[in-house]
Amino acid sequence: MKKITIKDIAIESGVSISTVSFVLNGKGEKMGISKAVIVKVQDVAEKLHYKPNMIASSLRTGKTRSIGLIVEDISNQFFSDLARVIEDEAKKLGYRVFYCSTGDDNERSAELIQSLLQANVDGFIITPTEKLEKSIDHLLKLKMPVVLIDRYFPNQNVSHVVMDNYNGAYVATEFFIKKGCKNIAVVNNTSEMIQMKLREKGYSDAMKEAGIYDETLTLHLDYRSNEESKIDAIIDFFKKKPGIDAVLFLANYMGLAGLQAFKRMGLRIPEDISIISYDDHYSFKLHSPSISVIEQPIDGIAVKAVQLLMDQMTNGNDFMIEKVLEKGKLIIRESV
Amino acid sequence: MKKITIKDIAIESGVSISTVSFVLNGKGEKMGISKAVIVKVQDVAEKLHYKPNMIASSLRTGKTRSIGLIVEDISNQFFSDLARVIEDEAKKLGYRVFYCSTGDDNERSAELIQSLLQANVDGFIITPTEKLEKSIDHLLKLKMPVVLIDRYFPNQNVSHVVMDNYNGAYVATEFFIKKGCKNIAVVNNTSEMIQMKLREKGYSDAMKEAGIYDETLTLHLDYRSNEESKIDAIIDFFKKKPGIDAVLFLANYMGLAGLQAFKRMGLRIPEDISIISYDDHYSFKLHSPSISVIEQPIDGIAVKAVQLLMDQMTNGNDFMIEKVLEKGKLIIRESV
DNA sequence: CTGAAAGCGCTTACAG
DNA sequence: CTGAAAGCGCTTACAG
Repeated sequence: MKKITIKDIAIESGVSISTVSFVLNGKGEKMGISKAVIVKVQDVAEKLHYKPNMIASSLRTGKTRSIGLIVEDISNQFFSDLARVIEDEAKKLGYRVFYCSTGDDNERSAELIQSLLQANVDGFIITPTEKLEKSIDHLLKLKMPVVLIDRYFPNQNVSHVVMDNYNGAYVATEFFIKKGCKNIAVVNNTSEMIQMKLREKGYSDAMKEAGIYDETLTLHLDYRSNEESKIDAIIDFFKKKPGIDAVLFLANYMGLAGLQAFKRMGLRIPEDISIISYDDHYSFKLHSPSISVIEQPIDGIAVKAVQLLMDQMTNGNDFMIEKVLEKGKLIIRESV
Repeated sequence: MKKITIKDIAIESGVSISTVSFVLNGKGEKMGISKAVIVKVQDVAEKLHYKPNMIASSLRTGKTRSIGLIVEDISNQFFSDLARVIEDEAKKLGYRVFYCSTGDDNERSAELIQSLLQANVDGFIITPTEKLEKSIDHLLKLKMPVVLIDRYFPNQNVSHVVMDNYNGAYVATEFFIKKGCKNIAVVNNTSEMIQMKLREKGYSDAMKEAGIYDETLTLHLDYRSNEESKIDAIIDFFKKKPGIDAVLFLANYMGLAGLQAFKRMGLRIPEDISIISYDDHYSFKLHSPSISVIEQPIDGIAVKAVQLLMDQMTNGNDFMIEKVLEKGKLIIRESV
């Protein structure tokens, strides 16, 4: 069960290994190799069950046909859905995807970039952490293809694909207001990242326009705290603010913590409190009552990100920086 | 920003590349290289920020320090948890993990094995599909290190690590009986795989011992059907059998479908029906009432599987076939 | 104690 | 139209 190499095919077909390589890479015609030889070589390759050794080819070309995908947390359904679509898209184009989670840890993120760099990935798709701007700059300096998703740095000139975070929160808040909610709270995390800031701004602008903005209705949860601490913080907050009749959660893990908090407090949804959360999740559909969400345009983001990355990888330096905004979608269920 | 190679280090340190290679691979002492040279080489490597090129080293050694992990469905929390622990364990030992999902599709599984083989992984951890026995045999013939998890083929001599499926279902059924349930149903899928058969046998043996086994209380769901069809099938079944007072779901996705079915039917848990499901899931904890489960010994399975695989990878043919059974744990919540 | 050299399996510029 | 040869960056058996 010896490994078949192009050398074996060359010997069997009675041609040189160069000819075999050209034929197998589809460059036969371009190199003016005769039809007969092309067919012969292909037949022999098939007969011997030849499988190209990607490692050897990578060593020679410096390309691995792989892309590195860095997300915040692959066990969060939003990111795992994103990863799945990206992987499918990449596979269509003959690329493999390596994925890893940052856990929102800057140091870990920088390390992951290093190790993917060392694995010789051909390009990066990254959901950056707060202080990753410098590491991204480093990639740009190396002329590495990079596309950011979900978030970006306003002052850095890199292609990115994100949802329209401002709009999603604005529309959801507006929906609460139309339904007659008066004391609408928002639960955000302590991150300084642009996507969270924009979501919060979408909320506060909608509230201000309705003339009912109250800054004490905003709760910021520490991202790094565990779920129990988040639940406790939410319970604390809502006990101090009994008048709240609606709440917008700016990410699914906060919404999930919120549901547990309300369960413990005995609050009924939507009678006592209305809920909308960012990012859909299986538990939101299953919950009684089911929870309304702002669904991310996951397919749109994934497909566009891969496309932009491919442009960079194939066109070398000759590509444009593109900044793409995909619209989210408010899905109304029973929680409002 | 040129790539640093061992050649650069050799020149800078004034020694040969062989010496550099020995030192960097920790074989300096063994090869009798002087302390002074070792230190010198290490310093230079550090100074130049040398990063070994894994591709070149793989081509030469035939090893990639990577393992292929094939699971049924990485978006199922049981498998993603398993994957995370396996990845952590492997990383500790300097191994990378490539993972992929079979979707319980035999052909796809066989393809995945082929493509991982082509990626030159050093070993496999696999949750096999029904007809994968031959592909596994093929790996064994190639002397590829293989460990199966979650399930196995009774007549095939391969190391595997699985939970004690029989015991988990037996204990859960016994628990229902002790609680006074009389008409206890079980929901399984149509798979012929050993782990599902054993779970069902655990249930039926417990029922028989209590003298209350009734074969019409068993429902088999088509694995390949989508969630809606599963929900419909469950509703159908329970409408025809109104006397059922408890149900054991033999995998989390069936339990989740069951919860949606009962929600639509207006059945109250546990007043109208008691529930226990295999495999814990976030939604089971969040659900009102929270759902009792048979938790898989995920850490135990993952750690043991990696350990067995490492034994095979390092000891060549000199390893033992090990068949390991890890006990699950019945977690009582509010649904019984 | 250390170095020169072969070779892993490919790709591709060059020669004819 | 096709082949001989260099080289990607390593590892390691061999020689001294």
